[in-house]
Amino acid sequence: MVRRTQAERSGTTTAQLVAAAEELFGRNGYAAASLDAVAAAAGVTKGAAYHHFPAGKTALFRAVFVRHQERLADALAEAGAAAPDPRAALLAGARTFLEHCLDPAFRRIVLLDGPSVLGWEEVREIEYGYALRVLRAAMEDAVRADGGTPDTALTARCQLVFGALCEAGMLLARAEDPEAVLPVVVGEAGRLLGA
Amino acid sequence: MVRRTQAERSGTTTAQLVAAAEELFGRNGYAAASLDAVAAAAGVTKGAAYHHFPAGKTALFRAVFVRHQERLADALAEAGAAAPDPRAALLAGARTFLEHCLDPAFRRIVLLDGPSVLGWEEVREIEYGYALRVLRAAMEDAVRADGGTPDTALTARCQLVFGALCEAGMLLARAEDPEAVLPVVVGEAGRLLGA
DNA sequence: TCCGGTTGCATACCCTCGGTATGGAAGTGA
DNA sequence: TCACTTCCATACCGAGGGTATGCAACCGGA
Repeated sequence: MVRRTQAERSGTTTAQLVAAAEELFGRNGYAAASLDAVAAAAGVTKGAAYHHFPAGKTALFRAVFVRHQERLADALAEAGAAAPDPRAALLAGARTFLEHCLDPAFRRIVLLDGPSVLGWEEVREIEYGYALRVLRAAMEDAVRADGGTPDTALTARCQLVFGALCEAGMLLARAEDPEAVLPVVVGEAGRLLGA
Repeated sequence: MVRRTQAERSGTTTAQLVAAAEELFGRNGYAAASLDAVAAAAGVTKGAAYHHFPAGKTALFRAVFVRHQERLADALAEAGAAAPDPRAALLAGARTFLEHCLDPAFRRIVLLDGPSVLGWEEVREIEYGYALRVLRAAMEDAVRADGGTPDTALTARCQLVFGALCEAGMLLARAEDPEAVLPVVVGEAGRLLGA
């Protein structure tokens, strides 16, 4: 191995750590995956994990959670940009979110373990920087396109819609044929968005 | 202590166990409360806990979860029966649910830890026997009162509304003055129910 | 190029906690 | 009274999160 800079060493190990954590947390859940197992899967030991994530296991989980949010927000922004009008953008975003929910790892991390491990408050705070920000902006656009003016209750409404979408995602995953049920759920979501 | 029958001994200890578990799980969450602590708070030891709940800690949590559901379902039924018409019953039920969400222990057990500990599937299965059953019946009544006929999508719609209500409950708790925000959230929930 | 200081990480250890095994006391039916 | 079951405490085990220590790899200046 050639001489590597500290930033390189640190960067690769943290990346491997987060990747391994995403894999194990996503597969069996937060509680079932031990830190030793995550570190071993990353090719290091627990010492390295605590060096880069002094706050411990929850900090590692938080990094994984943020990673999922980043990918989701990117996909949402892309879907919204491709839509012809604000209302279509909303529906496309809902569909994109539900498609992400088809991934068991996404559901485990974002919908199931997230609130329990990080607390509801922190989870929503993080999401306000990613998916929820996109959703809120899309709803504002839709309201303006309908000739209305965004009011203070819009934030609450945005959040309720988000809750419904999360539930829809879980419902979708429970179905025996998710692909077939997706249009139905998207339709119901669209009905809710007509408020 | 006079001579007590086995059923009495068993009944009192399980009741104390569940009561202590409800207290500790509700206060600090499932992971933070150890089984030893719960048993000690109930005045017994871990041996008694495993005797009455062979499946261990999760079984005890499940009992606490079901207890909360029973109380909630009772309150919902009561609120619905007192309402003049199906639509008012729906709104009253939503309000009742949100009032329950003002209790931090309820939020921890039912909304936060429940899905993570028991799994989303089992949680919703239990809730279908309590709160979700009441909600669904109320929505059917409301649809019929509007001259419509309940269709297959009603189950999905019921679930989406429930998701929105859960999110509303958390949102409500986060507010600095929950009592003042309650009407606003109830109004938004009513808007969603108008679908 | 050398060399104190810092960073990256492994090894060894402690402690809490969920779960199991065992023994004995309290109740039960005959 | 006496076998038998139920109830529950005590003692123990292993896994896992977190900490302490020590060494090797980098860094920055003389």
